Amino acid sequence: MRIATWNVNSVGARLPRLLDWLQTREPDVVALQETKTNEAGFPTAEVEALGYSVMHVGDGRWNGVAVLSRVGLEAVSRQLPGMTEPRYAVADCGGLRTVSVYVPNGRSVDDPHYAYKLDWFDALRHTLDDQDPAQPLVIMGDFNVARNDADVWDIRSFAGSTHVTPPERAALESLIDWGLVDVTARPGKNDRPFTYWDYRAGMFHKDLGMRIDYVLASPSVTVQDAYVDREARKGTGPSDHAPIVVDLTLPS
DNA sequence: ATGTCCGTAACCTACGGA
Repeated sequence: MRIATWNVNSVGARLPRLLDWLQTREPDVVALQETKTNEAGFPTAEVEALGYSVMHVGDGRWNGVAVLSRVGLEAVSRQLPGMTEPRYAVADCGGLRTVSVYVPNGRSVDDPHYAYKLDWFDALRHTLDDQDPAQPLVIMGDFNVARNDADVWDIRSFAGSTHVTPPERAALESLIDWGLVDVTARPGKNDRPFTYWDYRAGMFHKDLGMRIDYVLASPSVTVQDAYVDREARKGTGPSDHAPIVVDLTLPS
């Protein structure tokens, strides 16, 4: 099974590239984030025409997540308990419980949105309280946290910034500590498996990026291969995030 | 290293958010 996660930064603006990418990469299950549209605005017909079932939640503004699957899709949850924003969608896809998450950005450490981000993480962690560790599960998406100093281009540039603070990292770590594996992408042309580069200042071309998107997999998922699809960040009209593509096998 | 891009609301440009 091939799975992928991608923050598309508007599924409307990204539609031609998304459809091309689905056809060339042929993932079985896809988690999308930051669709920036509502139910009516999601390009369901275009995606279904490529053989995918679609689950999407969004209110049309700065959030929205989806799960696409061509190996069956049964919706499990559309809302993270206690949180109203559409940043969480869960579906069972061909034996794999698939969670698409778009963790709040946090904005700045003195902003209420930062506390909201930590609360959101806490709520996400609590969903694992009832989770069977033996069930094949992936939680993937934009976590808006760089797990280690090496996951940003220069940690000195992040003094006082969100995405690298100990509380944020502890929140991400608590998910992993439950028993999930941080699926590591193989090195590409560059050693650092960044998934996000700011649009500004030629950051992508200088490879000044951040690893803030993750695939977290439960132990019964066997990973065959994983890579950051940098090609999707190149050319005309890319998202500011690149997808992570993972080939895996599930227990029979 | 705040230099771009996105959607919105309202217009032919400014703004919030990332």
